[in-house]
Amino acid sequence: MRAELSKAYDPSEVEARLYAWWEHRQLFDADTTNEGEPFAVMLPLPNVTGSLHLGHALDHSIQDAVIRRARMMGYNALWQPGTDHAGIATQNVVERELAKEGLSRHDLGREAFVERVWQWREASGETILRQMRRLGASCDWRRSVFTLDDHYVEAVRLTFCTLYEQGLIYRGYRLINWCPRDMSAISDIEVDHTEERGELVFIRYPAADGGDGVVVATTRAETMLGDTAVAVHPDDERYRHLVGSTVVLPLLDREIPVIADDHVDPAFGTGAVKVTPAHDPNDYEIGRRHDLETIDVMTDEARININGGPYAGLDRFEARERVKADLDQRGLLVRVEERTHSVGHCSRCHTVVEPRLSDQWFVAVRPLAERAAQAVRDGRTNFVPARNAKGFLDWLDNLHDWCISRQLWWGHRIPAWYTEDGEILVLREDPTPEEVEARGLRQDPDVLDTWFSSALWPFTTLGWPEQTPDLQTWYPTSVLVTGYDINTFWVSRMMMAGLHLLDEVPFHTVLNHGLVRDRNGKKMSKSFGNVIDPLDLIDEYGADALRYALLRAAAPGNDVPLAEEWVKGARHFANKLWNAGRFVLSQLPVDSDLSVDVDGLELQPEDRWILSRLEAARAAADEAYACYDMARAAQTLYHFMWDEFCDWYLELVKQRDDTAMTSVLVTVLDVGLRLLHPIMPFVTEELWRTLHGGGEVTLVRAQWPQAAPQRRDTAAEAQLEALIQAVTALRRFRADHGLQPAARVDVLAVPLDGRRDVLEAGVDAISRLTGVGSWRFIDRADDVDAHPVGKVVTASAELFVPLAGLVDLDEERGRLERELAKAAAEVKRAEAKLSNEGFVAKAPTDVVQAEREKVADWRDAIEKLQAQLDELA
RNA sequence: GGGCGAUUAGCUCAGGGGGAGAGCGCUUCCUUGACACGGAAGAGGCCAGAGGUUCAAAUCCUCUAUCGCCCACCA
Repeated sequence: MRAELSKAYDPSEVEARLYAWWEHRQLFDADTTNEGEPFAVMLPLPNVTGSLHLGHALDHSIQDAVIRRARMMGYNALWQPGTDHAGIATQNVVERELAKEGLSRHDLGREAFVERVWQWREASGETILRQMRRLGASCDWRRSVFTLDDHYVEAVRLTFCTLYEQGLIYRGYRLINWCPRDMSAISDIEVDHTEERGELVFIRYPAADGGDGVVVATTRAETMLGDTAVAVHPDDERYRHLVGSTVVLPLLDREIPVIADDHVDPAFGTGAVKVTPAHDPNDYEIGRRHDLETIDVMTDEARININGGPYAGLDRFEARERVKADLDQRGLLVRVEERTHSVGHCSRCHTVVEPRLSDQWFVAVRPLAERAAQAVRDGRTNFVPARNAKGFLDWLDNLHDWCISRQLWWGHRIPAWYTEDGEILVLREDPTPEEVEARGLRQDPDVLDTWFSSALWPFTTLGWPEQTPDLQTWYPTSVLVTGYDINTFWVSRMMMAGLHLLDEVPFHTVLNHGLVRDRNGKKMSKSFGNVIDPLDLIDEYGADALRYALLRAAAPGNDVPLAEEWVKGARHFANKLWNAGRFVLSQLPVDSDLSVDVDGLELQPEDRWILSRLEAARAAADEAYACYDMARAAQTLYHFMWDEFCDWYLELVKQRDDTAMTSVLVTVLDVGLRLLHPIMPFVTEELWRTLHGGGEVTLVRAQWPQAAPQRRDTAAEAQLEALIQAVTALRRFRADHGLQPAARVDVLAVPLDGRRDVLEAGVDAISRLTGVGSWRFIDRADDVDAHPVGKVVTASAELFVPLAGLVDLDEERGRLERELAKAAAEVKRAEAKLSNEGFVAKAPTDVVQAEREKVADWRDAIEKLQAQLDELA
């Protein structure tokens, strides 16, 4: 027995029940012993601090569609979930919690603070994974991994040690990006640059011998405190006489040399530049080339330090103003120009970043980046869309060494110890207390960049460094789905780590999607107030509706605009499917046999038509899925199910009651639900299970529809198009004449060649769909015996409708005249084309022939319309 | 400064060398037995601009404009 379905689809009840059932049945669990080719998708590990936002909802909807289809296709499909400890982000969250209690992490001390973060994670850390279930995500939850799990920590440590031993990780005193609020180094890509208004300050540095010296220009006047040279271009005639001489650094009265360096642009500012090797990347390079002294003038908090003399203790921006004022007072501030320039901000907290010399750990990325780039160039890893590979390669080709140490407490501790005499020991195993005691060892206090550990995600989740069956089965993984904004942060690092450590790419395909934006294409952000919570949308419209609304716009690489009413529209589609399902179920005899082979039955033209259209939709949707074009798959299936199946086929067969019809209904619904399941898992599963009698059956592991080319039937498609045109034309006739719904029209039909059969077969349906009172076939237009008469010309027939008592004859004349004008315009257009000698000579013959036929057809139509008009006159 | 993308119906977007498409919105009509979360019929676009290639350009090429995004050591 099949269950009764409610009149309207109720997502909340269905979703909660089905998800619990799926999980209970362990339908998402992947096992190496399962049959099928391995297929793996790694969830882009969400931050443990995160809660589900629309960006996740898009990302997860795409992945779920990919993995569900793979599962149905018989792959041994694994979707690996987990969370990232997310160093700075999580530490900040817990520090804010502490601040409410009036405490800082320093009040607790390192050990207690880290313990506190763990407690926080236990309590509220993985909400996002729970929220993913609301969306229908079919991850193998048993396998969930956290990047600070013991095993993961060991893998990270092994990686660090290996790279160190290979000379690919080193400790260096270098210029890095320093965030004075987070009090940590950050890597280049964690710095966001914004254009800001600022000042270009011109300062005179007098010559040591009492001469005028030079004027330099700077946007950061306070950095002059750390200047150790002035540089000019070697070919600059204006300054050639000064090269090698000495000028006096104002305010601190330090003598510094004037040097010549190619880097200086003579056209910028005065053509002379102050050189601060400790606080500017360019100056740092100049300093290295000329062996200049480096003077760090700032503290960790970005205040001026002791090297800044009288300015020590001032915040850098206060110092900037004071320096300018003091220079002005001494007559050394030549002028100040307004200027917009690019300022780097910490991507995490937006504090202005300070370039600063510091002892940090670095990865020598060159050899790693080359392998990653080569893998993309070889096609071992492909980007979808392909254009995204270019930016990725450009970035890899110009990569600087990666600063991986962070001055934080939450994260993977760097396994390095320092002896009292400064020797560095990088150890695979912690030293014993005795060793620590004996050599006075002190562990490096820093932790690793979060991305260093997430670089290992595709294989450490599978058991690496052990050669586990999981690793052997699913590595390399299949598709990595992520926003293009993460390609540099994460994708590149996984590529480098995977190729270096396992000698294989971590994934064959990188599927990029865009950002979710609001209806106006604006980025969603709290400050704009246009953020929508996906859970609210799910509550209101259902998970399937949200998924459909996101995926129908998710062409690879493109941003996805979303507005609430679009989700609402998607809910209508879910409801449409639901009711189509209800209708099909209502037509089935109780306990009917669903295994009837529809292709072996005696089928009506509309049956062959819808099966042909089904096969066309299947092929198109499947191809779209295969290219990861979820938007095209979604829209193809929407149109098939709604416009063709519901609007035409269901309407056409309502009066029928035969096995062919019920079998076709079941077949189309069954296949349609399978095809839509990756996009709308809940409503499809509920209907499909009901259709198949419930119990243990599930669409989650049902077979993906196979190609059925024998169902393509162009003759049936042409026939049904003719019928549809007849219906549409009669409906339009009624609308044009403002006929009441109850008014019946009588039809005299002259079928065109080869169309009589389909019209005869469809008379009942046409009549029902267009309010026909009586229908009679006649052989020739001359046989029409009722006058005046209106005529409807279609591709399958000329239909005559006696007008007496039905319509206003003046209006009918007007209508005919409009149609005549339209037909004349068509003839004119086609004839113009045909009168072009080039067209006739060079265009393909079938194109020319088609154009000639159009002219003939429209001429014919004009003739007949004119006859009509004459009759009414 | 370099790169990439976009510019098509009121809005958001597909399409792509031979008669302009979808969803939503809008207009009119319809509570017809799956669905008013529905049905039917419509209105609405010189496909950003200028050149070029072609028998034929919304579509290919070049340039321009505007917008967006990435990258860059723009003192």
